[in-house]
Amino acid sequence: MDGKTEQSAATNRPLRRDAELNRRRIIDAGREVFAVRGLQATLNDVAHHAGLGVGTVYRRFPDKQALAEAVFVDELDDLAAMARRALDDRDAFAALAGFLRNALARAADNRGLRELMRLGEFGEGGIARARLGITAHCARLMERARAQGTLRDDVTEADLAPIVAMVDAVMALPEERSSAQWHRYLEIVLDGLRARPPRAS
Amino acid sequence: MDGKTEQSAATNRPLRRDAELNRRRIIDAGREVFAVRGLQATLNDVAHHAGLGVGTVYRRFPDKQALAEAVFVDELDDLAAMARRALDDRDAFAALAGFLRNALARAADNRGLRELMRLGEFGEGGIARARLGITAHCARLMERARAQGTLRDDVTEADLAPIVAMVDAVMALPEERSSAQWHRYLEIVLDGLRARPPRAS
DNA sequence: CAGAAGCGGATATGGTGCATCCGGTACGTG
DNA sequence: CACGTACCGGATGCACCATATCCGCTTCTG
Repeated sequence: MDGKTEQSAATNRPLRRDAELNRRRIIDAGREVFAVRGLQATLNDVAHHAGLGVGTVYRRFPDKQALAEAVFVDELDDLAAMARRALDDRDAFAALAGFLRNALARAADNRGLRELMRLGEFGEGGIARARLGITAHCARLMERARAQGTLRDDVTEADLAPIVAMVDAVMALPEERSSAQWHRYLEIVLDGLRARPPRAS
Repeated sequence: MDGKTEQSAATNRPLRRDAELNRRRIIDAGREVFAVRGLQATLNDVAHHAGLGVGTVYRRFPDKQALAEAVFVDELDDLAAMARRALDDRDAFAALAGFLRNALARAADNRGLRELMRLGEFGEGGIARARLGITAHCARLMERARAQGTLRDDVTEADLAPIVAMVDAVMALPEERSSAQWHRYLEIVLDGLRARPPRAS
């Protein structure tokens, strides 16, 4: 998007055609590798997976963080926009629940993205910005849902991290069966956060 | 207890008095270090924390696994016994819930123990045995609770790992506040697993 | 007091990730 | 087509880390 974190911000000359192509290849490879191996994957891994030399990768992205930024900002901005749109919904709780379902569904098959959601650090680039946006929107949603009497009133923004962490933990389980069951557990937790409504069953 | 995993099983001569004392020191240090730093702590760490040389530790325990065994078998056997006792309870669901509350409370301030509960591997020593016992007892409890109509009938033994993983994830959160909230989340999850009873509230 | 048992911790070993450097390749402009 | 330049490759050096050993010295015990 901005190229701020790649290379030196000064050299803004357009890349040679083949170089640009390789840049794309690197980002694509990064997306795939980070998705399955997580952020601890090596830039060497990425290079190899892209069918390129290590040097090529390091020339374009000074370190792993820069590449991760290029790979994940779009995705995270997307989630942030999603959270933003959720604010338009009348029913704040439903909107929050919907957002969590969608966001976590994206994270489900992307280990790197999950790690990014958890890690509080990770620089101050677009990723941190997007994360802040997401949590801010969610905080507003929770506030409203509380006001609307659909969210338990002892549930606050501080509960967001635990919720995500829990579902993430299920997704990270080694057993195939278990990790596919995250939907169930998300629903259980959401149910637990819901203010006890007049229940009929 | 058995000394099976320490040293060579052959040399079963009693230790010199000071050596035995140091062995205790090592185990105690191991307990403390593993509790706060987790199983990834180094035997060097443990030695240093015990105020002993590295060699002393390696002489007594060939590797980290052996020490971890010595440190944690008792604890795990204890949990297994606890699970066993839970089987005596009339109300299977309540017994299961109680066991989980107690067991997880012990794990809360012991990172090493938590890792041990998660890791499916970890040899075939007393630890694996205790783990198997625990899960077996829990499986029986769940089976009964299902039969008693207090546990949702789509909940099986396979849900045990996810439950533990979720609570563990909350306990592992960096924020002080969040990690202290694991009780709440355990209750939420337990509530979600409970078969919908005729609720009066 | 002799000699066996135990101790300490500097150090060798092997493994891992990161990042560079430079001889060679491919582009694209004149 | 030819030449300069941007770019590529990946072997290689570096730094760090946990593990495990070895052997001169100390402490115990009979």
